[in-house]
Amino acid sequence: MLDTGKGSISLYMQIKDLLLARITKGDWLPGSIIPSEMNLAHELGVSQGTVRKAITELVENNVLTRRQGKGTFVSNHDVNRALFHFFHITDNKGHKVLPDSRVLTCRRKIATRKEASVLQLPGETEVTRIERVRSIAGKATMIETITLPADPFGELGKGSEDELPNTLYELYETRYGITIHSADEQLRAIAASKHDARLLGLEVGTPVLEIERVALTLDKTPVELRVSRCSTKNHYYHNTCF
Amino acid sequence: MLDTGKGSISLYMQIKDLLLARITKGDWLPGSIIPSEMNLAHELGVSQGTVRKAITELVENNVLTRRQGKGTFVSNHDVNRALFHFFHITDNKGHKVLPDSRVLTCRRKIATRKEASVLQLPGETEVTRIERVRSIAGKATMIETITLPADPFGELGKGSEDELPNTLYELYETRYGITIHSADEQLRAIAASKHDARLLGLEVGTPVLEIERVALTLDKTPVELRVSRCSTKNHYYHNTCF
DNA sequence: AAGTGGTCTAGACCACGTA
DNA sequence: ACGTGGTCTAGACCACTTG
Repeated sequence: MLDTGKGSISLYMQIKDLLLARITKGDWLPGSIIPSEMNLAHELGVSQGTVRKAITELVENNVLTRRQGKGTFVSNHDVNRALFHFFHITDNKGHKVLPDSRVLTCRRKIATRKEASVLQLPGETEVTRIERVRSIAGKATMIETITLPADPFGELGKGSEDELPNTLYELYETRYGITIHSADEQLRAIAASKHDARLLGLEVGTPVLEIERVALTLDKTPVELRVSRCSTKNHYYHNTCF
Repeated sequence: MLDTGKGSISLYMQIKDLLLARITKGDWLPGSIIPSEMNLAHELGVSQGTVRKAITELVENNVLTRRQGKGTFVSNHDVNRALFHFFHITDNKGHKVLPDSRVLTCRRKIATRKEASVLQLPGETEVTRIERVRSIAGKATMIETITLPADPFGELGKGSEDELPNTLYELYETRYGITIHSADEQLRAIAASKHDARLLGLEVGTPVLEIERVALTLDKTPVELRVSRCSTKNHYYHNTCF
C-alpha cells in the first residue's frame, strides 16, 4: 500500500494524503474521532512518530484537532472558527463580534456569467441566491449576497427562508455534508448604490468596502460566492500578516 | 540553564525562547547561519530531535529558514517576502506585482496624536514622515504615507530623500538593524481627497481603499505606521483565509 | 568525504481525561 | 487503571551541498 521505494515521496506525506482522502470521502465526518496514533501506526505498518508527523501537518491546516487525553478529531465549524478564521470585521477598537443576520430574499435564479465562472458551473445553471443584512450592536453594517450551486444544496432556496442560521458554514456542514476549509477574498472600495445606501443607512455614493469571497472545500472546489458590502464608518476589515 | 523540573515549560519551548532571544538581541543577524542542530544539541545538553522541534516552530513563524545540506539561517527580507507576506494588492486577474515607487516628500515632523499612540511614543515627539506614490505598469495606483519614529531611524529624513529603495523593509533591516516580522492591517473605504484624486488620476470623492498598517518587530514593538490609499479601479486587495 | 538538514524507528516517561 | 496525545531520547539512514 505505502511506497517505501527510493526516490518516492516521504512516508508521512503518503499517510497525510491517505488521511486527507478518508476525510474528503466522508469516512470520518467532521466532529468525529479518528483512530489513535498507535492504532494508525499498526494498521499502516509504520512507527507512531511517522503517523504523528502526518497528523501534525493536518492539525496545522485546521483539518484535524488534537485533544490531549481524548484523541484526534476531524475539525468542524463552530462559532469560534467562523469568528477567528472567516470573519475579519472589527469595530474601531479592534474587537470582533459576529453580527446578527436577517434574510431579505432567498430564491432560485439563473447564474450570472460571473457566478457560473467563479463556481465552475456550466452556462444557464440554476443557483440559490440569498440576500441578507448583518447587524452589529443593532446597527446594519453589511449586506451579503450569497450564491450557492443548486447541486449539493438541493432543497435550499425552495421555501424555508426564515430558518437560515446566522453561521451558514455550520449549516452547510451538518445539513449538506459540505465543509468549508478555506476562502479567497478580494476587497475593493465602491460607491454605495441606492439599495446599499437605504439598507445601511448611508447617503448614496458613500464609499463602502466590497468583499468578494469564494469559499472552498478541502479539495479546493468552490462552493459559495459571497459578496458583502460593508459600511466602514464604525468598522474595519482587519488582517494580520506574517 | 535549562529547567528540567516537573511542572515546568517543555524543553523545546525553552530552547525556542532562547534562540529567539539570541536573534532578537542581534547575536545572529538576518541572513547569517546559526549553529547546526547537532552543535546546538551538544551545547544545550539535549538531543538533536528536541532542538529540531524548537527550530521547526521558528521556521513556521518565518523567523528561521532551513536549507538542506547547507544549514539553518535567520530569515531576512527580500523581494519575495515583501511580495508574498506583506503585499496584498493584485490586478483583476489575481496576479501580484510589486509596484515601483516615487518619493514625494520625506521630512521630520512632530508626531500627530494618532502616530504617537500607534507607535507608542511620548507626546510632541519628532518622527520622519515619507509620502510616496506607487505605480503598477506605469499607472499610479496607491499613495503611501509612512511614519517612522526618529529613534531607531536616526539620519533618515535629514536629506537623502531620493535614495530610498522600493522595498523599505530591506532598508530597515540592513541599515538600521530593524527586522519587520509581522504587521496588522485595518482596511476601510473612504472618498478620495483632492490630493488623492490628483495623484491617482481619479475624480474627487471616488471610493478608494485605505489600508492602515502597523509593522511590528519580533518582540511586537511597533516601528512603522503606513497609511495607503489605493485605487481599486483595476486592482484588488487579496487575502486567503484558512 | 564530511557536514548539513530530512525522514524514520523504537522505546521511555509525562499530562490529561475517562471509567 | 488505562488509553490518549505530548515530550524526549538515541540512533539509523537518506538527500543535498561543499570542499
